[in-house]
Amino acid sequence: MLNRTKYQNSTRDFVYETLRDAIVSLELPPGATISEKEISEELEVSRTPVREAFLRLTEDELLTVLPQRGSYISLIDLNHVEDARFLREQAEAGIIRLACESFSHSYIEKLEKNLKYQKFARDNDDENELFILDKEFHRLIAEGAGKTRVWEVIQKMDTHSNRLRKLSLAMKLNWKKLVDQHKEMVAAIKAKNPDQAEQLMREHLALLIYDQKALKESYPDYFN
Amino acid sequence: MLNRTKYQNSTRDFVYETLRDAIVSLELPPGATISEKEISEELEVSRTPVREAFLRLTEDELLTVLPQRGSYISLIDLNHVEDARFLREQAEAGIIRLACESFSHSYIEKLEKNLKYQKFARDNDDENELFILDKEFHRLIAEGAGKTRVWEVIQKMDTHSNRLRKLSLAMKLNWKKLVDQHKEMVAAIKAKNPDQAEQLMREHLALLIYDQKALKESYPDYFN
DNA sequence: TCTACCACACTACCATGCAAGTATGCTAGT
DNA sequence: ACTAGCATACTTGCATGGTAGTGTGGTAGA
Repeated sequence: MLNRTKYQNSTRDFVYETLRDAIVSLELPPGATISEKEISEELEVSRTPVREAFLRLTEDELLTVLPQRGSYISLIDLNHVEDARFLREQAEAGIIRLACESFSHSYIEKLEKNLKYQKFARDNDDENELFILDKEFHRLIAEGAGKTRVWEVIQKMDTHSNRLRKLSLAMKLNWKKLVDQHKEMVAAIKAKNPDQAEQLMREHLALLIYDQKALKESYPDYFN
Repeated sequence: MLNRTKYQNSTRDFVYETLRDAIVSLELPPGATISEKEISEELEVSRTPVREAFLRLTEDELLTVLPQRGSYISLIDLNHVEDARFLREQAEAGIIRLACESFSHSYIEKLEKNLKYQKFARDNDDENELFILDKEFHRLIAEGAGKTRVWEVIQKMDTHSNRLRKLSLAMKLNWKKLVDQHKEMVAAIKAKNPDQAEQLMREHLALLIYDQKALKESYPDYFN
């Protein structure tokens, strides 16, 4: 677990972020039981901020609390994953249409710079870096279209998918296609062609429908 | 304020729902200051569940907490309102397309029954009932399309708009058009015409861009 | 009269104790 | 040996006291 001093923020945020990262990274796997007391001792804080972090995690549907019985890391619900993906597809389809209308030159440049790094990371099989660049790519489009807040809301819903993504080792196979799609999207935005841009975005996000069946068979305890 | 005994749930939920209703109904107006102690005394509970309710309200962006200084009801941010409307438009556009593919006969019947009541309420100038029926209409489409959860997420983001709606007395003028649009949407779903249905939904939700400028001038203290 | 400073009254944050419900394992009775 | 029941050790929910930071009003000094 991380050290508290890294955070200038409240103890509550420290506990929340620590647990959230541990859950999304599967360090705390779905189904694992944790208690307020246990965490408060591990992180050397009192039960109050832990309890408040638990509440937020419950709202994020990352933690399930059974009163007077115990708490456990929520199992991955593939229906929730698909709902989040669906909402993300609708939102980003609308956002990229806006981008075709309103994108400034400086954001085009930012996207192209990001693309260069994506290609470099792809050629070096640097999956972690590609994951970060992919996230940044989508964030840039939203920011350039003036919809940063919408993107953040979507991100928050997407934590379940992030756990699934972590589980998926087969992702690597998609990276080439993914970078190519990004490239085409930038071209569509530059050409101010909203129909094509939307189409590309929808196809792109459909890729996120991983081989869920196989994952569920490999890790049956992680799903419900 | 409501009586606690109405709730079988936790004290925390009682406080949260009580405050949430008070905020959305503008009983607690934007900018009003409240404190944990004050609310705990009014509702006759301890500070802990109040504090936990405050946390949830902060996540909903209905409450702003300044550590060691105080808390106040968040001002209405028109940018947030538009972001929520935008996301809702994208989501419901996608949902109604799904509805055109997958709607069962029983849901068509539910929509038509709802429509009848809408017409009745409109002819009787019953705005409150129309508000409820409108909400139910959209919920039914989402439910019939298998996207109930997506609809609920959107609803949660929509609290800012709800406050604005409460403020808007001019809404009545739109009711006739609104019911007509609903009627056309049902027809498009029955005809399984997704393009037309989506178009109708987008026009419909664009109506929610109220006369914000006038409202902001009438209630300058409520906005930021 | 004006200003600098300090005491005080507030706030939210965190620590901790108690209450109430639940699961579990041991013991006593058959 | 087996089972019913109780003591006990958990859990989270709620109450409350202390802490540290912030704003304010009054007072003392110029």
